Amino acid sequence: MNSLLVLLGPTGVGKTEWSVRIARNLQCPVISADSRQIYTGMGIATAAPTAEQQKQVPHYFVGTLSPETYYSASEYEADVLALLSRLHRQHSVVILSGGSMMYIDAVCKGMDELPTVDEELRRELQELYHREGLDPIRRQLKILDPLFYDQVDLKNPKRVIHALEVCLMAGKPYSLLRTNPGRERPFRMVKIGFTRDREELYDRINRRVDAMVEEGLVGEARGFYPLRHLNALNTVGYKELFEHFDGKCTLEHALDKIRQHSRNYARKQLTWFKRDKEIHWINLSEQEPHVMERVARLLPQGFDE
RNA sequence: GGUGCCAUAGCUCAGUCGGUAGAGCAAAGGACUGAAAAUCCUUGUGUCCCCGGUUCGAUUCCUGGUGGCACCA
Repeated sequence: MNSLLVLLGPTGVGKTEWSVRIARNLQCPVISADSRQIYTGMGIATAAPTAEQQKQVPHYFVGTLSPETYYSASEYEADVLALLSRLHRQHSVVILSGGSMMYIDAVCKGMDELPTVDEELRRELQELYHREGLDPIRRQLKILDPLFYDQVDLKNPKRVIHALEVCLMAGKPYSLLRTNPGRERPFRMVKIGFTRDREELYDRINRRVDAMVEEGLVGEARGFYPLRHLNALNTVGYKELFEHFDGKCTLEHALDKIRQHSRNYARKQLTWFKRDKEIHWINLSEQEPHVMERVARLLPQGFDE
């Protein structure tokens, strides 16, 4: 049976570097599981695999999508599964590497089939929300889907609004569509999580921001400034610099915020990954993490060939 | 050198008419199924600068010290 080797971990831990090394060892391609590296022109802020790295190993879903295109975890799931069925004909092992929690789960566990929300409805509800707040939306949801109303975080606008959107699009309660599929996949999955001691991880994140600035982060952000309203640009590394361009803070303050928000993001990723009991963790802060040996033990078939 | 003001959570500060204290930010923990680098929730014990005095009791009042700021020389 074919395998998917999932390499995950918090931002700044060293996933990209290790996935390239492992991919070269296994002679296999890498699929990026990163909701921002997927967009064109965002290479510096997202620390995407470099041209050099991509020359060594074929990468997918890096810099291939216009920031103006609507995209979602569910579309990612479908796109990756289609790609995988092709790649697995040539490669018994394919690597999925990234830190976007929901994108990884979409591929590994699957998402429920929900209707696509049309733009007009989304706009209408946004307007209602901005005009009258969340209350009228909560009230409608309570009527259309009392079950989900009792479960949802009623203070979280995105959740509440989306639930109502789905109810209205589907013509039935959102909760009926949430069957939590846990889909069977036609390949074996092995998950390896990279981590580091907290202090070291944060230190790497802080220093990486300086490296990004040297590579031209500010210019990259400047180029996206006219598009700052797009969801794709609601990204750590840009949104803070947009504030600076708006004249709301100094450059140094913006860079401090980028460091801070990157650290917060890393912590959030660790929180999410913590509850996934399938992950085999490797702490790269250890003297001898024995990465290749451990990969080989978890995935014997990859090294047989 | 003199005078005045200040010293409380990692930071900025509030407060206790004397009964050992609380906001914002930071930080930590958590949630998460079609926007997810998004969005949202929870969590505040700290020699209240140090020595002494008054008091049943001092972070609070008083003497002295130390440090900072301002003004005057």
